[in-house]
Amino acid sequence: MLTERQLEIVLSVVYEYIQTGEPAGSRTISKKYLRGSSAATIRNEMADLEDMGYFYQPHTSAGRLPTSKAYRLYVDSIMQRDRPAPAETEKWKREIREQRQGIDIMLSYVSQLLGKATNCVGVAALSALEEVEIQRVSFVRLGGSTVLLLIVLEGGLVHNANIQLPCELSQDILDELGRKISAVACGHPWSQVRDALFTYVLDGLERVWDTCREAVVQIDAILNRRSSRLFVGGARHILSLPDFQDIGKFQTVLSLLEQEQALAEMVERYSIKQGVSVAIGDEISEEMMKDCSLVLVPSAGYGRRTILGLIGPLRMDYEKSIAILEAIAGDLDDSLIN
Amino acid sequence: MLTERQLEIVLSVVYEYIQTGEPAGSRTISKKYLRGSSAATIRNEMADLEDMGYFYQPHTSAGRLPTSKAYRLYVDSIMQRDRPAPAETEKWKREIREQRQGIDIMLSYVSQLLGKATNCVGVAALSALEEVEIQRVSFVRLGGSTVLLLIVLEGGLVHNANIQLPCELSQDILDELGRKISAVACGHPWSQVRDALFTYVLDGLERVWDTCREAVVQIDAILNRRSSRLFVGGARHILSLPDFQDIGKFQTVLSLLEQEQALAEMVERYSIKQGVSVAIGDEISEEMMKDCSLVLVPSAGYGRRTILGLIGPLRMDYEKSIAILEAIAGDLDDSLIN
DNA sequence: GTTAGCACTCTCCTTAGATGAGTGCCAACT
DNA sequence: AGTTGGCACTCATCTAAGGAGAGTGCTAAC
Repeated sequence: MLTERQLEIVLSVVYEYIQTGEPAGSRTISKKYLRGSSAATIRNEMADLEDMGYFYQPHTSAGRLPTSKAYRLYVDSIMQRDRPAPAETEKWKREIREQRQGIDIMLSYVSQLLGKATNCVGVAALSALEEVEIQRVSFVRLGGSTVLLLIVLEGGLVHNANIQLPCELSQDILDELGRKISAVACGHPWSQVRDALFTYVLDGLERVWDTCREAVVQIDAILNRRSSRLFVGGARHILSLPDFQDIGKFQTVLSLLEQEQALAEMVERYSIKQGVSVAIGDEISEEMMKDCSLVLVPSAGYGRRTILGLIGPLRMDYEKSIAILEAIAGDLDDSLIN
Repeated sequence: MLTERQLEIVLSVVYEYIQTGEPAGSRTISKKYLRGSSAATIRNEMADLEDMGYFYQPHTSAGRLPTSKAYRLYVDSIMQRDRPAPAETEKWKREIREQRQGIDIMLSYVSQLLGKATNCVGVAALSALEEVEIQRVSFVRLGGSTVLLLIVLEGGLVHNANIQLPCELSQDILDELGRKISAVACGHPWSQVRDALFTYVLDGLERVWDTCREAVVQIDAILNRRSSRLFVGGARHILSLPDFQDIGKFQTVLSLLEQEQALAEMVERYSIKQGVSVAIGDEISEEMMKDCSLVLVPSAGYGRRTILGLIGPLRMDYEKSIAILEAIAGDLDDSLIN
């Protein structure tokens, strides 16, 4: 549907705009990218391409700006090519390896690193935690009928929540309860043991069956409610970009960044099983992202539940960003397996 | 050293600037605040006050802007007065009470609430955690010699970190170790039991004494390294303020907000034992805060270790902000004691 | 010590003209 | 039919100039 030349023009306009930040005119494209065709020819093609929805003009006498349809073409063409790993890969790997104090600290660090390296907002998410193996469940009495529920997942990710049980239990009974649940759940993801535990009669705890059942209900609630964890880092970097000099645009993005839940859902929705996925501007259902692109890559770390991502301007340097994202995702794999 | 009238002028200029955001001129002050004196008189006084360091002029023919010295006077005068509790207090209390899932969730919510209510950045910090009573210490084997250390503090605040022990221990021995340490530490703050545990010989664990000792060292390291926890919320709000239309200023603040450690130290440094403390612009040693004020109030919740705060522009509405901050700090006290 | 008056300064807004990048279209060329 | 050069036209951006307005500093009189 697009001729070879038209495709070249679209890619050139996107590339030129990403590089310079200025709308690209027919003359520029003719001189810098398609020496064989004159500006007038390019001009005619560009008018056609505008009709086809690849470009738009901020005003009549300006050059063309790419629409998300054009970015899509550009990104797809990039994805075909091989990307050389960035030179800093080894350095990053070393730095990440130093963050050994725990998954959360490491992912928080990674999100910041991503932000710094790409001048975008870095995101690191753990998703579908109900699919991660459970390491231990325990309960700590806080006072009254309030109990702290601790769920340790494989790799040392800790979930905790204060819950209310229908009656007061002593710490001994709570320990017993924790042991029994752990015995069943340990080594399996919650989704597998969930049903078993709901019907499981806890030997020796028949007296407090109601309360035990409530505890299981609460575990389920927590793993469903907060089945992902999200880290965002380096929002300051995109403020330097010309694209976000408009305060309103940045405010929109910042509002989204402050909604952990919405962000986590978005990340999960647009990531794919394997490899890099890119969602561009109005391809994203979140209205707030209409001036941004979202680049995501799952990393093999943490039972394949880690997703790294970038949120940046439409005209981000996709090639560089994707290369960096892939490199850091690779570093993370190694670190988390350890 | 300041005459009654000079004081009035300083306070009027600050007040006027806070309300309008425009530099205040002698005529305005004369007409709106000091009807008894003519503009010319005010003008003379203002020139003196400028020499004394209370005002400065953005340019010769503009009105006067308050320096931090003037804001200081204004804030001090406000602190004398009674502040009526905001009408929303009850509503906030109810909303906070709904966040029962844990301390972290509650404080995160409170920081966002603070931000929304005041149009500043809300901050909620837990400080000096080595002074909070320990509820339980336990260890979970993650694989190899990597162990997850879990410290539960009074009220359900969880610290966790992956640590490396010099040799591999079975989960049973780790449980034993956790039990023994808990037995000593439970009910006391770390600072009190720290020394005892360092010299304590753990009965029945003599074989692995080195490893046990290392575990204690790690607990100490964690409670020292991360002896505070910080939540920041609502940064988006200050973007609407005219004071932060200048992207550079906002970027400076955002950079600071993204440095949890530095922020936590600052909060601890400028908060006082009891009551509201206000640090204004260059009174704060952090260069990045030179265009901001920091308002802090300790709340009685969580063993008096909770500090709530606001980061906003120099010309924030101190009276309103402080009233809101105090009200929400009060709400929190009740909620955390429960 | 206080006040009115006045000259002066400096920002901000508006207007107008010049500049330049880029387009759309037409006629001529291959 | 596709391509090209030429040309009129549009529109944002830049600059300069003039006027309005706010506010000051200073002086002389009260």
